[in-house]
Amino acid sequence: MPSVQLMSKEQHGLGALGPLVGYHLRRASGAFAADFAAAMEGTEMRQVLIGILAVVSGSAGINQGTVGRILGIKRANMVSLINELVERGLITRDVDPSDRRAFALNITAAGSAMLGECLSRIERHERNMLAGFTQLEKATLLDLLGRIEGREAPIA
Amino acid sequence: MPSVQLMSKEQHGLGALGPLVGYHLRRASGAFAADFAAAMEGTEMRQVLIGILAVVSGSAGINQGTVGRILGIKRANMVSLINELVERGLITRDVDPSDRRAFALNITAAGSAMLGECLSRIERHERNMLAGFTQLEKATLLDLLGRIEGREAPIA
DNA sequence: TATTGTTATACTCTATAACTATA
DNA sequence: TATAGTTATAGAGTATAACAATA
Repeated sequence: MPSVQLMSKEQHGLGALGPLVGYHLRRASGAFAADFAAAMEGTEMRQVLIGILAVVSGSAGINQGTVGRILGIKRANMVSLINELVERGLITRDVDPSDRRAFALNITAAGSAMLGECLSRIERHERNMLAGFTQLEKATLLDLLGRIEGREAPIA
Repeated sequence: MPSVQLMSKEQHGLGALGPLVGYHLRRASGAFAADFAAAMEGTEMRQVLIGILAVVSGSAGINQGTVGRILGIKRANMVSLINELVERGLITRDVDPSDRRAFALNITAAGSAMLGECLSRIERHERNMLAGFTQLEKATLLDLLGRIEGREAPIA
């Protein structure tokens, strides 16, 4: 007689998708993204923009390309994102004196305030999405996800 | 002296993003998606198309809208996806005699063959992405992701 | 009146290729 | 020659609103 075992529960109509980690990763990520967007309503901020703001905030004077590499954003796609943040007065972009090809990014006071507001909303959003999770479960999830992220291809 | 404890390890330059589940979910999902796309090279198949094929394969005669609801795809976006699969001869679309507004979908022999080929590639892709994961870890991940998916807003 | 599918449309994210200016 | 940033462009995913046919 089998003891308690882990069953790959066949979900409602998913067929062969049921046991696929990739599929559930996609759906869970989508669910998070939708709730995230709702939580940011009125700020005109999106996931990527907040990501950039957080990285720049943590590393004053960091280069545009470095930010992209950290966040997995391609050089070409960084341009308009940085433009957006500069135009909104949330970061500054100055020629890096030590390498005149590069830009040094810094967060402004308005940017810090915006980041603070967003992080506070994100805190609620994460509590919301992870309701019922123990601290251990959350830490386990972060660990497992971290091990998957490592497989990502390098950014061009 | 503290015993072994779970640290929210500060990753390389991520700043405030480090401890956010949503951020890591996004990155892990992206890593999976990139490897998935590479694994499907030559099949001209994408995640969504395979999802639809898998659902239709598991429920012969299912309606277009029902498939969308199961997979979290909006009605409006289903149209061109179904067109694509019909035009490629992978599924058939016939008026449902019991509800003449609806379409009954069925997988064709070519569709079954394609689905089989894709699932076999996906199996390798998942093994690849989850290398180093124990069965228990994989099952834990599926469980945790499943609990998050539940929070998703209903499809319009 | 509600639902199925459709069309049209728009925004974001992601990707590639070719360019410039510096190194 | 390699790298930082730019421009242009294209594909895919996702969203809303308005419509026709049927229930």
